[in-house]
Amino acid sequence: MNPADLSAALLTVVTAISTARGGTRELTVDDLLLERPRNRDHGDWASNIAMKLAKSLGVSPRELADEIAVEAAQLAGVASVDVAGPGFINITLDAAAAGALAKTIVEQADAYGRGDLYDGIAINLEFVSANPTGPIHIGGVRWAAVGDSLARIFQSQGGIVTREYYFNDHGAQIDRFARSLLASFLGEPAPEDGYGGAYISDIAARVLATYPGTLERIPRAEQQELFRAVGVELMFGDIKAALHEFGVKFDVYFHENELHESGAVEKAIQRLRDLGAIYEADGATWFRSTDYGDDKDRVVIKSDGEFGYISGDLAYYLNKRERGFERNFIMLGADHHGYVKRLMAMTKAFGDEPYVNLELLIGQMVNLVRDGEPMRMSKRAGTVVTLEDLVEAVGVDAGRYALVRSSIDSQVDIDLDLWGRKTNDNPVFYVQYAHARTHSVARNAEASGVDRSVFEASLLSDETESILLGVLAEFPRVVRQAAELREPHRIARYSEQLAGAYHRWYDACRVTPLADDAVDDVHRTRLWLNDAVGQVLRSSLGLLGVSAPERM
RNA sequence: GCGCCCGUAGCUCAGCGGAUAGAGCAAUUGACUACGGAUCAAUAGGCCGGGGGUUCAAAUCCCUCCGGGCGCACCA
Repeated sequence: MNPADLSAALLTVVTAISTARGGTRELTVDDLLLERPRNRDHGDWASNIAMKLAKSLGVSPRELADEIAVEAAQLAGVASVDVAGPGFINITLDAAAAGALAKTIVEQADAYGRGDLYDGIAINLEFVSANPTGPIHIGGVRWAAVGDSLARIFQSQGGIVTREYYFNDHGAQIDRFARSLLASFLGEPAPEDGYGGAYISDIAARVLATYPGTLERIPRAEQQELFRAVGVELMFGDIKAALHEFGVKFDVYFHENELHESGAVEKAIQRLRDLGAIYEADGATWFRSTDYGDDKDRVVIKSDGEFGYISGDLAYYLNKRERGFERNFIMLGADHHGYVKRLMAMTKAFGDEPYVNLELLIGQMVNLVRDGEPMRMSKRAGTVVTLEDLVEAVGVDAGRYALVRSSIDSQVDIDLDLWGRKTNDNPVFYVQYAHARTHSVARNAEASGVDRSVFEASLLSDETESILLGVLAEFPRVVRQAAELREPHRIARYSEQLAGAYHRWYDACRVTPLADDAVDDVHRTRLWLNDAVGQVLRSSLGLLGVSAPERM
């Protein structure tokens, strides 16, 4: 018996009672979502439906709850129903009904926890998208971890997901990068608006190595062009390699240049013009975005004839829509939150629905802390903290877990000293160890002659087993909620909760009999529960892109 | 001035309008001749930034004030 079954059964009970009392509102399973009471004395599942309906039915919550409780107690698998407090209906399942879940999970394996929220829907996730003018800084790394996890979560809800990296190779920043490389090569100081740091001289040296001996003889403009073309390729290769090492694989690397060369940008502007959303002023061409909710209008063609920044975004969005993506996500840092309104205005102007066809996710800043001090970063000074630095300091698993564990709405401090520890006080190990332990327990059990020939759910009657089963039952809903709210950190928190419940169960209940004892059905049945926990921990860590080792 | 995010235990952070607000770390005290002690048990630690409001019910929603971060270009 999982909570979805119970909700459905309860729905028929409550609907009948409501109708009999003259209720007119049509109820759905969403009205009957059950919650896990914090206090074990309040049963396995609790419903607040009586408090919600009482007023409209002209009856007191307690009275209504009592009436529902009587009927609910008759449902299959329900051991008892109590009414408590202002009108909570607390349901306790019998051990067999609750325990059956363990076998279900093992049999469903990877399918347990999947849902159909985004079945068959084409979803584009654009994230990282750091310009190839330097290594990926820590803000981009946050999205590498969170975006990839979100992709996995959407996939588990049936979504057809494309991970996309927008490669901005068309702007002035690339010119600055090229001039910085050239300056390094010529032994000049970095340009005022350029980039510094060891990686610049490194890239410059590598560019030089590709054209040995000839560089000095060509004109400066050609030198700069060479540094631009080769330097960007090298930098981009480094970025791809770092992401790959981090376990993030993009399906599409989209080049902004493509939009300009294909004329897509002109076409996008023309489309706005046809919609009457374009006007000329002060020698520039403007998108009247204020008509669609923006704070101010935006320049699409500057008075010098160059395209404004938003022009590329217009074309890029239309391109994604033409490629068939119904839902498009762009993940940006807190310093880009001002983009939300203008891009939503664009969405609306094109006849799409803001916040549905296009969503912007804004992640707050990440600070890395070392020796108790935040590490100050400056791109100009070259003191960026990069993806490679993070991986080197704490490893891929801890790095990803640390970044995905907190809500993107919160600024986070990541203590490299803490997360770098290969010891117990590192949260990722708590979960990974729990997974490794499920395998260790299974190995020992099998070696002691415990097999899976019997599953008798009613034998899972210990209190720690009841709690553990309750946590396992929540997994599908947690995944669905993580998808709906675009919040992968919920999976991480859940995995810690499950790991804790498992460790406590391990402490209380043996799967392998003691030396002199015989193997019985309790051991066999517990082995199923052990395997079920291993499965769900593996699935959870999988959704986070963190490995689930069988031994540590 | 306007906008977005945050303010919860000593620290880093969870918390879907519900019951006695949680986890990890740090602190104190216990538990290995028993499946891995990378674990578990217990103790201690909170005007949920302040003040109003909505609600049967507010850490959660609304208003306001205070504090912090980040933005408000014909830059990208």
